[in-house]
Order: sequence, then C-alpha cells, then structure tokens
Amino acid sequence: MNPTIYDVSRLSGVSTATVSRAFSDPSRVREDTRRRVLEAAELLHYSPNAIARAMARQRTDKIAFLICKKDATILDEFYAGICEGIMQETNRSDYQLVISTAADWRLASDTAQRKQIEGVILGGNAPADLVSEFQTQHIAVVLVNNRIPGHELPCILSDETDGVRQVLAHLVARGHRKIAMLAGRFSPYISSERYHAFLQIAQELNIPLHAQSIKMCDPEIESATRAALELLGQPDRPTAIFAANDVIAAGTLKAAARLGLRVPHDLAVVGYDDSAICPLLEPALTSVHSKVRSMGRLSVERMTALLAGEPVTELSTVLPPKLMVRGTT
Amino acid sequence: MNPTIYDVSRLSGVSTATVSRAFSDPSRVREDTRRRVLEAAELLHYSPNAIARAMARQRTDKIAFLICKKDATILDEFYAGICEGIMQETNRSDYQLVISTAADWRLASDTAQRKQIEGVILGGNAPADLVSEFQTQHIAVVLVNNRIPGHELPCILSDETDGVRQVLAHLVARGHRKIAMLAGRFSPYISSERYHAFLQIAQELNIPLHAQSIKMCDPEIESATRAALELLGQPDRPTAIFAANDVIAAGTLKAAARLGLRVPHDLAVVGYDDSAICPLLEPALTSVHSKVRSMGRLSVERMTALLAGEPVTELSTVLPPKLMVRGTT
DNA sequence: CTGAAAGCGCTAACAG
DNA sequence: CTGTTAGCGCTTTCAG
Repeated sequence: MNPTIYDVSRLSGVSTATVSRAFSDPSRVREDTRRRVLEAAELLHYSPNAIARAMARQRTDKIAFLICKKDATILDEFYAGICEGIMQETNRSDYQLVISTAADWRLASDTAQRKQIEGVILGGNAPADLVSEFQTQHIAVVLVNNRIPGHELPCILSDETDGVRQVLAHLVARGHRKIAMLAGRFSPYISSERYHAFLQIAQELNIPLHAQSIKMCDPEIESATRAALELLGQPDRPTAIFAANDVIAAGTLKAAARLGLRVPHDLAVVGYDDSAICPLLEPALTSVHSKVRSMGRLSVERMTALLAGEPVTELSTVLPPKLMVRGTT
Repeated sequence: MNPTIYDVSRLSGVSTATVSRAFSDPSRVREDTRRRVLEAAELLHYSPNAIARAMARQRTDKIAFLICKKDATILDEFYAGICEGIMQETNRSDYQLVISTAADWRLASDTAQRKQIEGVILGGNAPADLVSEFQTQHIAVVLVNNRIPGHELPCILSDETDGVRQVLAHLVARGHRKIAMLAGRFSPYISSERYHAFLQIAQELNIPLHAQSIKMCDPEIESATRAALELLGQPDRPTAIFAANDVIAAGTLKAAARLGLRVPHDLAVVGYDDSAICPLLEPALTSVHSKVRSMGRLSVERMTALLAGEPVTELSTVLPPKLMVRGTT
C-alpha cells in the first residue's frame, strides 16, 4: 500500500541503502544523488516507516513523562503547562512520548517493558527507588521541578529562591515590614525550597521574623483559610502575607474577607504559580510565574541530548521566574 | 539482549509460531502447551516486542488525541481532564497515544505520516475539512465534546441541556424568577448548546425572558465583568445569573462586588465546568460538573472498538452532568 | 493443534 | 560515495 524504500530505490535508480542514507544521514550521499532520491520520494509520497526503522535500528526513540504526585488530578495546571512544553518539543522531534503517572506505571510494569522506553522525564516528587530502578535498567532519567539528594541527575528547575526574592523585594518596596508566610505541605522539594528561601531572603532584607511569622497548612482552601485566620487573628498582625501557592493565597483572601480586611489596603497578599485563578480573584492575585512550558521543552532537549550521548555540560538548568503584580499588592 | 520469541521457543520446545499464538490468541493453542510456553516466558522475563509485532502485523496500534482550539493554552482544565481519561485508558490498552494540537498537526503533516496514526480523537472545535482529510485517508475519527453537522461521526458528549436544566431548576427552587444568562463566545458547539438549552428550559419552566435576559461576552474576565455590569445595571435587574462558564461567572462575581451586591443574598450566580476555581472564589461558586475523565475514557473505548471493526451500536454517547451547589446560590 | 518459512521496511556492516 | 546483503522479532499463510 504505502510506498517503501524499494519503490524509491527503483524509481531513482539507486540502492535502498542510498535511499536510506539520503533520509537519515544526508551528508553521506552526493548532492545530486540525494536530489534524485528526494524527487523520487516526493513523487511517490514516500516517507520512511518509523516502525521498520525502529526495528532495524534496535531503538525505539520513545520517551516517557511520568508525573509523580498523589492527587487524583494528575494534570493540574502546573503539570499541564510542563506537559504542553514536553509535547511541543517531542512532536517536533522524532521521539514518541508516553505520558503516565508514576503510580499507573508501576502497576503496568509488565507492559512497561513492552513500551520500550529509552528515557524517562520525572515530574514532581519522584521516589528515589523508582529512579534507581530506571538506572539499573539503563534508562535515562531527567528530573523536572525536583531534585533528589544523593542522585546526580540532570534536572530542570525554576529558581524558587529568586521567585521569593522578587516577592519580598516587591512587598518591601510597597512599604511592608510585617510580612508573614503561609507555607504549604505539598511537594517536599518545592515546599522546602520556598520555605527556606523565605527565611533566607527575609534575613537579607532585614525583615523581622518571629515565631508567628510562618504558619503551615495543607494546600487546600479550607486548611489555608483556617491558617490565614489564625495568622490574622494575632494582636500584631502582619500587613502582608506570602502564600506558598495560589490556592493558599485564595484561602488568605477568604480569611481577609471574613475579617473585614480590605485587600490590598489593610493586607497585601502574594501567591505563587500564577495560575488561571489569579486574574479571576477579587482583587486579582499577585503571583510568581514559573516558566513551565520552557521547563517542559528543556527537559526533552536534555533528554534527547542524553540519549544522543552528548556530554552533559551542566547538570541542572534553573529558569528565572517572574513576579506578576496584580491587585492584591 | 532482551529475550526473543526464539529463546522462548527453544526453552519450551515449541515453534515460534506457537509461542506467538500463545500470546496473541491463546485460544488457538492447547491448554498445556500454552502453559509450557507461558512458564518459559516467565522464566526468561520475556515479553513480546511491540515494534516487531507492529512490523509484522502491519499495524501500529497508534492513536492520536488532537485538541482543536485557538488559545495558547491547549491543556486548560477541561481538556486536561479529558486528556487524563484518554491517557488512563490508553495506558491500560496496547495502544500508543500521540497528543497534539490540530494546528501543530497540520504544520507537521509530513511527520504525521510517519507517525502512522490509525485513529484520531478530536477534542473541541474540529474543523470539518480536517475530518474529511482523515476520512479520505481511512483514519478512524471520534469526536469529544463536539458534533459536526453533516458528518455522521461517533461522538462523546456531556448533556449540556440537562446541565442547564439542573441549573434553572435549582434557581427556581431557590425562588428565582428573574434569571439572566451571560452567554460566552467560545467553542461554537458548546456555546450554542448552552444558549439554546437556556432558551428552551426557560420556556419549559415558565421563566419570563425578554430582550435583556441574555447577554453575550468573550470568555475572558474583563469582557465578562463588563457584560455583567451592564446586565446588573438595568432598572429591573435579574436576581440570578447563569454564566456559560466559570470564568464568566467569576466576572459576574467581580461585577457584583463592585456594585455592592451581596452574593447569594442579592444575586445568585451559577457557572459551568466546575473548575478548580469554584471553591476558591468567595463565595464558592455553584457550577455544573461534566464527567470529563469518563468522556476521555469512553472516547478511547469507542476508538478501539472502531479499530477492531466492532459494529457501532450508538453513534453518540451523552453523559449526564451534575450540579455542584456551593455558596453563590 | 502445531511447525516451517516467507516476509514486514529499514539499517548497518562490509565491500567495492 | 554507493551497492550487497544479512538481519531486527514477530506474524501468518500453508502444510501437516
């Protein structure tokens, strides 16, 4: 049915080997020969059969993106963004992409073999044993939005410290001194990054911290609202709250509304992730934007480089985030 | 490196043909023979090579999910949900999934051939000519969240009319009579479904409609807010507004806040899509939940049935949505 | 019910 | 720079 390399070979009068080369390594065939091949191919509407190629080369050119998180919703806005970047980049390459959750993956470890994955991009809180498993199977690994102590792995990150710095600098510029943080218990790596960045930058900027300056909560609206209410119920309440993510910030806004505090007049609020909800909240939420799509794209670039055996120059790539100032500050 | 069918054949003492059958059509090999084969396979950690199988069978078992929409963000919450369902279901099958936008797809039409797609699931506003193109190439097509007049295609939908009915019934039960709609210009199919459902159900429930009962806007926060302000600025303003989606509902909430209207006391608001923002808004937004994950799952079920040549019993599958009642009503 | 053998379309030595 | 040729791992007639 579809034309094969033989048809092209016959029509162009060269061997199949040459046709093959003309497509996969053009530099190895003389200019005019190549043109003849390409013309014949065009005429026949030929394009190489990926399956046959994979078979012969003993490579699948298949990579996977595994999302490591517990929630029911695996494609939340953040990972959807990364996913988009990954898809864009793989679609333009010759690689195939398989997307799954780490959990589903483990369940289907038998089919996993069949899927012949050559490299895995791990998004989020990847368990160390999963990583080791891949390494023993000689499957390339790239981390996105995570870093695993003890594993020297290529990773693509957003600069959390810089993000927090932008937040605090902005708040200070707005005249705030009494700044508190609502830290969230979500992905360990990210949570701890933002938490420690807050401590560090606050010190750098001489922002006074005390026992009540930081409160923990779950990244759910109720938990966040509750925590914010406590934070704001203190005698010497903060004039600004930095929430570890946008959901927590939304909870803070709810708390402010209940206490009759006007935002940003009585209280400034900043979130993190610049999710779709930011402009929808009233007032619109100031938040830190991480370059998720770029992170996705870069992770497959790194992966393809790895698979091509290119020497890794830098292990971790860290992208600068950007503070999006809106109505809450 | 990996064990092949030959290894299993040798170890189990049967021919490769039998090993092959034992895996792909177990009924065609005698019970004990099959067991011997399976044991040998187990011992060797053998699992069939998908590439070789595809090569021999002249089938790729590869399907694509194409998202048809204009926005920069292709994986918005709605499609991310559908996508999750699709991924879940394909991961548990032997099918490969390629995800892309319709736009990217067209750009890469040359590589598209290489990708050897056997079926396409089209999400959203699929252009009719794209569909025709696939049909002439004998590529199976399934529609999700869309329906194309003039094309008799299998499609998976959420029952928009039922969703709107639940909304209006709920509002009426709450004592509302002056109900307006903020209709949005987004996906043509969905927009028009919700719009016409509103007209129809309002009539059924004897809800009085007049020229100012329905306003159009773009599905962006500013446009929605503006439209809502106009709607609420009328002398005989509505006591309830049904927004065609959650973003528009958020705009309505903003408008209410600016006008000093208290929700739900002075004004009830209902959205559509039950997105993540609903619980985060203040008050939390009542909204219609469509079973997006199921839609995704069903679309690949339908696709695999199509590809397996199973007779199509029903062309369209329509899932019932569910109204999630929250603080705004 | 099982085996022998001919491909599926392409690549990669190895020669020339 | 180009051609010959032997596979890659599995399925599938066609015989038995």
